Amino acid sequence: MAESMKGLKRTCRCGELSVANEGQNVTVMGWVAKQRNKGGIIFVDLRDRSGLLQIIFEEADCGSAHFAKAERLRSEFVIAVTGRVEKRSGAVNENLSTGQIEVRAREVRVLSEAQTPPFPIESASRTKEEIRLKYRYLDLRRPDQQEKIILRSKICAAVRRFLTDEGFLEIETPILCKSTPEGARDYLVPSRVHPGSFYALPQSPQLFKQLLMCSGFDRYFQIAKCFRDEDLRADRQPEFTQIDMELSFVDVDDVIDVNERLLQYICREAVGLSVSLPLPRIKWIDAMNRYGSDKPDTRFGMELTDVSQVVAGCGFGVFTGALENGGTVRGINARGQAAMPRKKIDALVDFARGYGAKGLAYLAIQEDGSYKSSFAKFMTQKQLDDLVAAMDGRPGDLLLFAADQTKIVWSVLGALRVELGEQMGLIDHNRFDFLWVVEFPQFEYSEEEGRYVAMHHPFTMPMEEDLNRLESDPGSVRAKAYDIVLNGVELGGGSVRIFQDDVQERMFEALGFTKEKAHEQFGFLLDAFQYGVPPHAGLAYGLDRLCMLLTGAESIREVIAFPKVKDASCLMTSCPNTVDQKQLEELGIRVAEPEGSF
RNA sequence: GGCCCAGUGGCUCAGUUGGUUAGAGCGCCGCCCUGUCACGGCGGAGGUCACGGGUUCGAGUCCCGUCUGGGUCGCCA
Repeated sequence: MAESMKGLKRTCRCGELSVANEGQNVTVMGWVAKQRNKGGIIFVDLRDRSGLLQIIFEEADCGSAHFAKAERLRSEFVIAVTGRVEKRSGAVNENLSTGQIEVRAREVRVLSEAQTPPFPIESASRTKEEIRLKYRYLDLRRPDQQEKIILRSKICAAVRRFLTDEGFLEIETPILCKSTPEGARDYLVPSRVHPGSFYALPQSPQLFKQLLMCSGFDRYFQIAKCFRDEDLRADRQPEFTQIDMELSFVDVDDVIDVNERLLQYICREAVGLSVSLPLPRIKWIDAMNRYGSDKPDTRFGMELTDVSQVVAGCGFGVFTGALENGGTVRGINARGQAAMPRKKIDALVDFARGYGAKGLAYLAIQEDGSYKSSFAKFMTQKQLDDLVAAMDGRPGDLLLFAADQTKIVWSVLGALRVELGEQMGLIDHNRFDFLWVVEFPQFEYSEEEGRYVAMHHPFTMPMEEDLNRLESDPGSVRAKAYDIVLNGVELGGGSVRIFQDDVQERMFEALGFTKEKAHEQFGFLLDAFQYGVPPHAGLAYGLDRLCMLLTGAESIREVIAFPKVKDASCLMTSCPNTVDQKQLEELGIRVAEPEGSF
């Protein structure tokens, strides 16, 4: 029996009241978090998105009818209370921002009753995510979950404020787009009017924002929904949000400058974190050599060391074999871990295998200076000593080595470094280490396709000094591309774009595109470039990842109001779902019968 | 597609080498309580141990398969 709120107007939110409001008559509305009935006196904790407020009911103040209603209140009822703000005559609650006051109720209305929720509506929930996501609308009532969503809103507001002040225009781009098969898998939308034809949902607004530069908008941004039909991870959802931007008449440093200040502004406005500029930069090749990763976590050391020279010609076939095949041997030094039990080392070897290593060689330097190693018998004492010296090994250290193609060695040791950094407690979780990674390779060789593919995308400008090697040695060409990394997470990336059609043609050629294919896919962009195109560059952030890191969340699901689970379905709405035959017929789609049916 | 982890009342968990009637805390229901705020007191209800098969005299426990959720590799220009 819900009551009407007719004649009532909410005067403030629960958490907005303080001793400054003492004596005022207020009307508050919200959810019953807790009812404590002492017999002749009833306390109710009222909750809304601003916080908790204690309401006190006594029959002398509100009369028997309202007191009777207060007795019936249960968790999650939605109520309206009118009363007077008073200083508490009992003890104050130090844990509550409104802990010094309470509202003495004169009237209460039950606006909506509620069933007992399937899990407790409280911060620091221990409830399985599966259940929380099924009842996401209840999960989002929990204060710590609300904080994350509110912080996300603050971040978006800060982005809009900063970029608008910097002369950026917010412009929307289409959601129904043309499919471009390069890159991630597209989500496709069938066309009713063109049976057999499909739209694709955008993986990013990339081409449109470049066209906006051609149109002269100069500085564009958008908080853009993007879609990729790939497998999910803790930091990957099939639909996600980018802070996307593009600028005309700029080069790498201009983009980095405005974005550093943007990040500084967001951190200050949204979480009160001060970030000092300029942010450090590292070249891609240095990042790989030092950290084995193009998104290094620089909150701790334990850098990789290339020991290929040191072990060349030693008796250990795994090392020399890798070198003969054009690979390298590198190691990391896990300080003070020499006593690591064999079982744990074996677990690290398995971990390394997961990243493509055939094995992991180790050498523990005992406290007495002697070595315990998986490969000691293949090397002379001098060779071992040289290796230990190269690794700056001291008694108590555990040295771990990978030998393989350099790409695999980087990936194995890069992952191992992060894993050990976590295990050894080397990571200061209160730190926020931003880092620009610059001078990415232009191309990456794809074994699968047997050709070079763009590491970033085909419109990325090569560095001028490398342009002459575009045909002769594409693997050595560096791009005017940059990524912004925070605590080992790729937050965003971008590049200076090609705006000269001769360079663009050479690029397509290097990528194995025929002229026809390039025009079929990107003709509208290439055409636009015939009509006067400004030099331009841009960048896009993963907004979800930024929110995740700034809220300390462990997955981007926590900062997305209605996320999908691992198989890209939604536990609350049960999408995707099958649709009526009639809908399919309208779209000219025939669905194959499920296996096993006739 | 591969590998790893988890699934026991509404929630979070315990459950021994396989052995009577599967326990706890919170929540829920009823009664009582005028200063509580993790309120308190008394009483109560609530479980096909995710599902299917197998081993066994006997399975929450062991084996196989499936489902669900999570992590990760591949994938993500």
